Amino acid sequence: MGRAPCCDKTKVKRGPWSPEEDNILKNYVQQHGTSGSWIALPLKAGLKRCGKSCRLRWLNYLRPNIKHGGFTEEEDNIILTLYHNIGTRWSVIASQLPGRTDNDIKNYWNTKLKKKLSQPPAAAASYLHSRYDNMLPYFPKASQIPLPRLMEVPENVENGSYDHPLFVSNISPSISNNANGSSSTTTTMSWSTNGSVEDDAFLVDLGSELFPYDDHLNAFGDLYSNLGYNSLPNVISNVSDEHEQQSMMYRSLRY
DNA sequence: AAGCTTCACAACCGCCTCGTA
DNA sequence: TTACGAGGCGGTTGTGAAGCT
Repeated sequence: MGRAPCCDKTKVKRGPWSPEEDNILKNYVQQHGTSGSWIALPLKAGLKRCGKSCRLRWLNYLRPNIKHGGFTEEEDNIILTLYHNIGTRWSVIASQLPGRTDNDIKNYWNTKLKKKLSQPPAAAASYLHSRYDNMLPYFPKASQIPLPRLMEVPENVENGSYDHPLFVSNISPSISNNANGSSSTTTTMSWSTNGSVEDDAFLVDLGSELFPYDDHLNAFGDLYSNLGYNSLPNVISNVSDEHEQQSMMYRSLRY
């Protein structure tokens, strides 16, 4: 026996919303809010709709500051990167894109981005490089993974005496060939709190924010260019901790 | 112009989570 | 601790518009 439906579907209207229904719902929510119950709202507002349908209509279409269509390159970047990191958690992805809804992003992914990324490797690479040369690593706010940030070496730092920054001791990429002929690059970055300024280590500041913004990303780009790489990594795939030295793995775009 | 196919996106379905009694 | 209901979410479907033959 299945779960009881949230409303009597024989007594509620279904399908597309009319402008009149939109007005009723919009006016009611703006004046009274949801009163803590979407289920009870249609009755109070005078709508012959399921409460869930009202909630969805409001969240995805009627609430203020909703944006539809016209995704920017930056939004593409964020969606692609987060999808790579966390999969189909559309609500989390939407939380990083002001004005966008999970439904909108899901539709956009299913109709546009997914198709572009399923193109043959050469075409996909061309598309990615043309669109995402400035791809930046975004991560969900809930992530516990700190992002390293380059900083100037304070004068008083001597062999790890400074307790907050870390010393990057190694960045090593490795390329693996996939069965379908494409390849992927995995880069491991290692650091410790006991580095030395003199031994060509890089000093990074973990900072306190969990969500990286431009300053983090620019700094990380600097770090990479200093090492002779010309593309930014975009995915943190693993974090390990062994012998006081930590490693973070980044995987570059498939190409 | 008509019929068919593809695309875009709104809306629904049903499962899962969480708060509360 | 358990049961229940509402909200949240991701997957899927329905439908109108646009494009193609």
